[in-house]
Amino acid sequence: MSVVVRFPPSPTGYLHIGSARTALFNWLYAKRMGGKFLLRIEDTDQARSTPEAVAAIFEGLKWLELKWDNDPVPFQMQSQPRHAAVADDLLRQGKAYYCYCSPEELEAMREEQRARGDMIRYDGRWRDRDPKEAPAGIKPVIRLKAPQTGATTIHDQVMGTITVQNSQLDDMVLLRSDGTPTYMLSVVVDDYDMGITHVIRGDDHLTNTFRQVQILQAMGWPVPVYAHLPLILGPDGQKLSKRHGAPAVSDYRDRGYLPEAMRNYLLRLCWSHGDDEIIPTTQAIQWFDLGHIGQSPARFDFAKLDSINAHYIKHMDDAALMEAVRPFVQKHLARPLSAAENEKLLAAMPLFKPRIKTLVELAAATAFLCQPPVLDDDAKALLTAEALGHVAALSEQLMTALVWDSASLEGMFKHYAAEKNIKMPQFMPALRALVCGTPHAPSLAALLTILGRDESVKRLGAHAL
RNA sequence: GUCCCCUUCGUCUAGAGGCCUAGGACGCUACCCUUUCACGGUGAAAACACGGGUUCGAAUCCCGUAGGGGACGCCA
Repeated sequence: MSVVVRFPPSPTGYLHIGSARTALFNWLYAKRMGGKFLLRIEDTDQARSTPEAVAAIFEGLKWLELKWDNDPVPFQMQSQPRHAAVADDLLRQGKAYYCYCSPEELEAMREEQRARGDMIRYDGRWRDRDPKEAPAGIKPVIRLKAPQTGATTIHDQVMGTITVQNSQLDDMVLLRSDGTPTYMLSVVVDDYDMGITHVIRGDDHLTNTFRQVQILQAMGWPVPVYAHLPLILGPDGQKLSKRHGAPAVSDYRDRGYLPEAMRNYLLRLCWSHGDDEIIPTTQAIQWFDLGHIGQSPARFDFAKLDSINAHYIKHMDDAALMEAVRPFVQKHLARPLSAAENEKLLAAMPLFKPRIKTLVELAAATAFLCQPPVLDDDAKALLTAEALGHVAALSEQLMTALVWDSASLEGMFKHYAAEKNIKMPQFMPALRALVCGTPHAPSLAALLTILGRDESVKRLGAHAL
């Protein structure tokens, strides 16, 4: 049997990073097994669903390069009639019933249960009652006539075999009084209709699973394989939220993380392959399995994400990296890049890519190649009278240098130091400060080569008085 | 409150009864390299939540305690 998995987000906001991890695991499993990865928009909560949120889901998945295999993507609202038909079917079979409780009546019931310290659950008061006794003016809901004795067991691929006594579960609502299906009904029906074989989702759905299995059993449908992933927590161990700064997938894109690095980091949260840390996606597809998913929640660690991102940037092809960083540079400069600037930056990629962690940092670190540097305080502090004297002397030499390449310039600096019988640190930091605007930069000779003679001399001359 | 799940260095994790003097990675830290900052290299510190069992032997199996998380909606 071929594997079919799905990712069913509800469009009520941004695409959460935890959801993205769930999407990734589903996608990897489909790839690994040669199966299908289906997307479905769960928009049955019409009050909270928005087109913007739908767009954010598509965008987020595209950015992460997780392609879904079904286009057009189904929206759950479209199959509402089908869901209602299933509820009716259960009603006819005597496996479901009308409940005429008003919301107020239910609230009163729960309040009483709370007061007594009982379990909070629907007590089945309409389960065996004659619908003829229905009060006027109340539109009923349809509830599942769930088994009251025995137990329901699931064999979760991550959490193991779990059993819950049916007495713990109540008769859940299948169809609301306005005729729309609840989440419990619609997931089960849609998963069945789409031929889903494996349900891989967040741990927060674990207890829902027992209810869903009861619906499946009532309909006589096969139970899919379940795998519940532990949640991703914030750095403080609490639920990951806006408080932690970056709950949305788009936040990571904007902060200059690479999609491949995100996939690698997210993969290593709750999943492992021995001691391997750097796992490119092509490799992950060959290794991924349900058996090595951990059972405990993981905290999000930005420092580790940074280090993985740095690794992928360092090993990225220069041209591809230039493409990736261009929007960030343009944003930093607040203007488009000229062809000449593009060339300069491309040439600078090998110099900068081992030293930064994100595309945002890369853009900031290379901006001085495209505009005159503004000297920061650390840079200014290096401009002592003595150092500036050397700068003036070197400026002269640079103007008349016969060859303008990295090795020659390097030689010139060394020769100058030897000639004057001084150390490189006595003048190099000042040169660097004037050219780059900061004391921290790659090899100066290489930078001057990229910058060109005119611009280099101009920057030195402007201050070397 | 009830039910369910979880618990190895600060963090992510390896670990399927003897290979564990508990390994790796990030972070932290010391040193080396060095024209600065990085990169890189070599080291250091750092964990089996606690208490009982089972066993010749337990991080690994069982029970309890504590802590954390999740679920208890006509939300998904």
